[in-house]
Amino acid sequence: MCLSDTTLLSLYMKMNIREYDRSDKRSIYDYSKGLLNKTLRDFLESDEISKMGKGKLGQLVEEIYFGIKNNPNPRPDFEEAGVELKCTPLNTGSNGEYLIKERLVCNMINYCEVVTEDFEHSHFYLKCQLMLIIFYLHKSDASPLDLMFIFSVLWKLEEKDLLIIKQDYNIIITKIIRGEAHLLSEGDTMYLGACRKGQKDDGLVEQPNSDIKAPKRAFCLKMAYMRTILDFAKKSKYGYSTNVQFSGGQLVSAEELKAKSFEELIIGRFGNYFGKNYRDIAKECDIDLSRNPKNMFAMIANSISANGKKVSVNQSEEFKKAGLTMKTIRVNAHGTIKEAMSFENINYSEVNDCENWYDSRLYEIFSSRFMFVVFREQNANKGDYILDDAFFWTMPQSDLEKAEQYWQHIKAIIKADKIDDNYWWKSKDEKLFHVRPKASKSTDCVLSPSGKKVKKFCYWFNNSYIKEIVSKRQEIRNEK
DNA sequence: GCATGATCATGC
DNA sequence: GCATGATCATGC
Repeated sequence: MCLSDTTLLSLYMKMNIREYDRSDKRSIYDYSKGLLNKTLRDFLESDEISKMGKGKLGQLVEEIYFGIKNNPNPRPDFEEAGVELKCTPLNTGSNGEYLIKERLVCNMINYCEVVTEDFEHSHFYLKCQLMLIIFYLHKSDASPLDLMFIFSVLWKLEEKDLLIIKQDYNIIITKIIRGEAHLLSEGDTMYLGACRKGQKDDGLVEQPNSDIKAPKRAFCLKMAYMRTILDFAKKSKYGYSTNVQFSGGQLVSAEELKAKSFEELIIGRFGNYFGKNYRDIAKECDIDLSRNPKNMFAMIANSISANGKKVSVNQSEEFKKAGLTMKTIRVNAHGTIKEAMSFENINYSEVNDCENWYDSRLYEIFSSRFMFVVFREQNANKGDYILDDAFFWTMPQSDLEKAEQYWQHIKAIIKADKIDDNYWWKSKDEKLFHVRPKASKSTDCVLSPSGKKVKKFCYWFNNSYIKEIVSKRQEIRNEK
């Protein structure tokens, strides 16, 4: 507890003025709106402020604003209403827009205990199905009393989300049972992650079925999932929804998820098409190639993944919430990769203003999970590609370290005001990644941080790096 | 034959 | 009108 009993008593008396029904989720939500555009200091008398102990923001909001005591139970904070209260920070981006700062940490993983808990008895499931998520603006070194609240959302984990989260949970538990707690990674799962928790030198802990000690981890809702909640908060006037409709369409149904994992379902849809020529697949899928669209291989892969539905896979609910991206790869008959792989344009001011690699947009892109669809040419220079493979992939940690150097180099060039073809990492440098133009015309320019008109460039994977990814995948396939 | 710079079709 | 997901086209 953070506050003295007399302070709490005076706060409870104030609660009677600002009343809400703690057994009613709607009432709790409506009451939470009173926090927005305010700080906790606004709800304290000056003599109370001096009595404040140190506390975490979430705990202080519970005590000062809602008048409830912190609850370490495996039950939600507002028990009768089944609502768990979460406070989570936002950053402001270079355009002034709000960005998610952190994954939402739910509860610590005790490796030795968790292996005996099935999902339905897990702390996460018992606590977090319905959350009142209050977003505040992060300010380094500020007192928790001076943090400004921005959005309040009542977020329910719907049936489909819970099915995917249950699959995530089981992936994590299975790894721990195998004695591989030290190998856990957020890249393993879709919505629910096992994130590092605690300082670097914070000691390792024991795990079952292995003598190797593992870093402490907690269950969390991953960054991409939090971004979709924030998108909802930005768009919705009220943020009260226990059933959010997702505009991008859905790839799989709850019924399907009861039988198979999400990845199995999507990859399974490719089954009948493997080994077929792309033109034949296009005919079967009713895709018009007569105008030679530049993204025709992506159109084909999209149609198969979406089971023929008019849904853009990369905009679908599941891909958005999991931060997944589908990309196509073409392998030439002699084994080289037809084209390098492009990503977003470099937002020069974003890179210029971003101090920490882990907060950068490039880290966000490269650390997310990909689905690669591979087409392979049968005869050299004939362009007779067949559908060869489809698989999910996450960049290994060692390559992410090289990506940081890539990002630092880009940043240095922007800082030096030398945004130009001559200075970037080139494909020839063989450093996994390079920078190349991407624009509608070479005269299609943007302003640099220094106010100069400069060309648009984007992030690229080298052909040779894609080749490495494909051959490693090939080894795994051959083992099976 | 590949690296590099340039550009395009689609879909929101 | 622009972002996305790519491919095209040239010259070394």
